[in-house]
Amino acid sequence: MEGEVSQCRVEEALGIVVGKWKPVIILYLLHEGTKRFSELKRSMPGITQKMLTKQLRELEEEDIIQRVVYPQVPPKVEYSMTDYGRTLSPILEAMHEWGTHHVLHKQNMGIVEKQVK
Amino acid sequence: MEGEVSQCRVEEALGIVVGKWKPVIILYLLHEGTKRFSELKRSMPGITQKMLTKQLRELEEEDIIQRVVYPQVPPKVEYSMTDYGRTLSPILEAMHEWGTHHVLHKQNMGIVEKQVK
DNA sequence: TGGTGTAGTATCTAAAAAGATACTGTTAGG
DNA sequence: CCTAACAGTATCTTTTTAGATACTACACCA
Repeated sequence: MEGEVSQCRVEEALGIVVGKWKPVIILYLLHEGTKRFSELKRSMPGITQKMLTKQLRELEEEDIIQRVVYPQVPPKVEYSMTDYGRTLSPILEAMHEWGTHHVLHKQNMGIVEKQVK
Repeated sequence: MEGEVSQCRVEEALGIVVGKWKPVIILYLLHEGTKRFSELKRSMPGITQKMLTKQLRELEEEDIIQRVVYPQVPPKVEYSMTDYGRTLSPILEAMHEWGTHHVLHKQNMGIVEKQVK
């Protein structure tokens, strides 16, 4: 009742999307559809297999992505967004857009500082 | 050109909003307007002064919040959102709303699992 | 027979984020 | 003179996150 911040559900959404790789994975699957493990890995230079596996497992756990294993050798595993996962799209796109503006905003602030000095 | 994820600006927005306390601070200032340090601290039970100071400085650095010092004793320092900071509002609100649904979604998945077992 | 591609594990290490605790200076009030 | 309120700093430790590296099984191909 008295100015206390409670029941902040931002963390719920944030927890799913944060990390160096999760937003990249989600945006990639949103835009490119179904992809297999090796394709994901190739599209993210710098990520280790361990990291990729971990991120994918966590997203699967939260019902954001779907993992389909084909029982064949060499193995084939496909990943795609769930319908539920796709509901994250507006948030991700909004952040992407805001981020793009923010880069410019920081540049402008830099110029202003220099002029004032 | 070939399925590589580049120029992902989500991180820019994410970097500003992540952390255990930043979303709480931002939503509080968005909803309650100008607040002083002690009011912020009181509204966030569990945060240490060091943490609060650090988060506020980082948000100020990014031009999300404004810090006004009144030269008096005992000191008085007021924090409020900048116009620019307020542009984060739709993202935060969207995440809050999504998070609220997500809590329910997880509950439903839990029930389904139990029924299947 | 040896190498390649696939989708991973298993260990260990480094770096980043968060938390605990103690400390500062100033002034008003009792 | 002692204490509380305010808005912080300064150190130190713990926890979390990320990265490096090496390893697995199996089939196909030359």
